[in-house]
Amino acid sequence: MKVTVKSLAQAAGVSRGTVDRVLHNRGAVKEDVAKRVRLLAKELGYVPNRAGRALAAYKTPIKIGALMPSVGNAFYQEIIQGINDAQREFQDLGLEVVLKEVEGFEESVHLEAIDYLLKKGCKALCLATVNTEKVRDRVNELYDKGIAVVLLNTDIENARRLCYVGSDYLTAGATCAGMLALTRRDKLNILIVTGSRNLLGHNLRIKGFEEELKRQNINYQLVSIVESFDSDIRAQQVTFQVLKEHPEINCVYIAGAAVQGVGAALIANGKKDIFAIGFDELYSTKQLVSAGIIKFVVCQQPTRQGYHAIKRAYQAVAGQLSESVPDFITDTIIKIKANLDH
Amino acid sequence: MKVTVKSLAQAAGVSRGTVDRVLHNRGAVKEDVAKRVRLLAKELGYVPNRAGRALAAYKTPIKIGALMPSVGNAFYQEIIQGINDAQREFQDLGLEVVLKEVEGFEESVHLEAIDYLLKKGCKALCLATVNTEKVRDRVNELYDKGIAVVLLNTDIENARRLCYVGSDYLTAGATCAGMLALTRRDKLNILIVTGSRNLLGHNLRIKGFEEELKRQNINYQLVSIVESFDSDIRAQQVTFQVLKEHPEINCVYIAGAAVQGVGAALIANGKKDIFAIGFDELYSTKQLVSAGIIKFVVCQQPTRQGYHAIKRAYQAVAGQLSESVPDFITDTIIKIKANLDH
DNA sequence: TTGAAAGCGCTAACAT
DNA sequence: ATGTTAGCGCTTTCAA
Repeated sequence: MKVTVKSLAQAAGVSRGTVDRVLHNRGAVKEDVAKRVRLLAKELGYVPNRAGRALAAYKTPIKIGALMPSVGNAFYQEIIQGINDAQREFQDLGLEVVLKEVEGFEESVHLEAIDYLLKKGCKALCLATVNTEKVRDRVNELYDKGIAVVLLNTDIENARRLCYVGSDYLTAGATCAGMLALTRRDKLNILIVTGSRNLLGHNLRIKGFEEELKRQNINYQLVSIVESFDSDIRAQQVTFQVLKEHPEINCVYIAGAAVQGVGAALIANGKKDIFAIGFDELYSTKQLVSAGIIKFVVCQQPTRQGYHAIKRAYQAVAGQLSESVPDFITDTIIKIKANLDH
Repeated sequence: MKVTVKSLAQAAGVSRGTVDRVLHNRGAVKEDVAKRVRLLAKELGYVPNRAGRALAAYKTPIKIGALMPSVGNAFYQEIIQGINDAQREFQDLGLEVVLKEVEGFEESVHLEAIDYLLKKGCKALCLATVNTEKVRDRVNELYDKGIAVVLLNTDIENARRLCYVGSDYLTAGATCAGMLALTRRDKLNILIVTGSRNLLGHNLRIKGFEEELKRQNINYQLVSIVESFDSDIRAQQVTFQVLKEHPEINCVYIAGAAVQGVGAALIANGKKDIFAIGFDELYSTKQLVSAGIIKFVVCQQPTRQGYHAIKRAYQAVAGQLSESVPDFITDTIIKIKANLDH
């Protein structure tokens, strides 16, 4: 038998309004009445009906805020694509998305953006933000206030949140190493080009990579690690320089963005037998894989990430979610020339 | 401005009841009135609201039928998992799924199952069925009757349908060849173990495989093709036999199911340097990849297939879909030891 | 052939 | 502090 607000009210001997107040902590209800309703709701297994909810709250939409450091960054456009998909799908269920795009990873900019979203009246937030102490504190604070926070694409260590939606960077790194194990028998002299040593995701990709190399007993040497700060120009310069200084390098592992810059350096360098690996299926990386400059990229389904982050946040606000929400980890997808999307 | 049945009715100068009758071809409406309403609906861009629809039709659920040849076949269980996910998600929007599980791929059994689903009152069908003439005719007939038909996991050539939801078998085959190109330099003597030469998917996997081998100028020879009929026992026997007769074989391409049987033959054979490739991430194939008997499997996200097939069918019945619905092609995912799910 | 009205589950505004 | 009511968009039934 289906449990509705009406039947719950009947069972508890109160009105529907009171049930609503109890279930959503709005308005004042005597504690013992509230307790009785809550108990009954749990016992009878009450689950709110989205259709009814959506219809009733049609003119007070569920506002969900999203923070993206997407300005001038093609990768985040893919996530935004997924956010838009979710918005379209759930709009007739009362969803409204407020998207705040910022440039870069500066802490103060991100904190300001969060404030902006809250001021806009968002009931839940999807954040692709930085792993710093102040941001973590802010997130914890929001969480304690009852605002559902979904961390998107990059997690924050030890933050209280609804869930994380994104890739498993450790596995992604390990997968690159596993592919090397499958394809190469000779000794590997590796250059790592990372985005920034301060970015959690990049570091995990390196950690997973090295762990798997060791686990599989690969004969390798780490020649150098350089930072590109996700700038293509810098990546090209620094990569070109190191390749010249170390002609023994036969493998380049690009842990961050700026794949295109590294590709340019590889082309300029001209050596044919360098095995290069990178991440993410952007226009530029697809070109490089197609041309054989990079042998494969490991991808993380950014569009699905955006879509599911919004969906989770919506479900949380709509009361569809149970106590503990598992993280949503996207697949670690190896793209070689043959299975690249066109 | 949002277009509702009410506003449409107002604009057309008729009652809401009449608009409903026109939009759903129920009851009789004078042709010129009907035409006016239809035109206006298109002009104003009317899209039915799921929430309202669900609420009103609460006791007449949208029944969607699913046909799965899943009896005794672990792979289809994954698809069913996705079907259940969709059912759970859309149940409070009025969805009800009728699942018909059958054994094997016999045409008459499948035709009977389709009849069963229709008799149950299904408004739309998701079919994982066989590519035969009679089934195609039946599907075409249903489609013309206005029943939304989603072909799931395997397409039917030249059938009229809402859309296909499943993997791109050609790309999947090509991906296996691409991985060989990446990993092997020596001459390949290949044994192909297919499920059945009558199954479209298996044939496409072989076609894509060979095309890509040629495209990449791989030095290879096709030693033999054998059929397992997706039986592990038969697969083991026939594979073991061929491997003994052809000790030069150094690559086994398993295009169908029965991966476990082939794995057993490889273990029994004992030769260490055979490079084996298969499809799909089942318990048995994961074991084989973990153990290194199979180097990788190419996967097709069966759970997503089940989920999206139901979702599409639901959306079609709920009137959310526009004229032409694109196919939903799942990713072609290479799973090596490092990115295998645990 | 068409119109009018009730009601699905929920929330917000109003009334007590 | 609690109850009552109207109405969201749609379908269905009853009435005309």
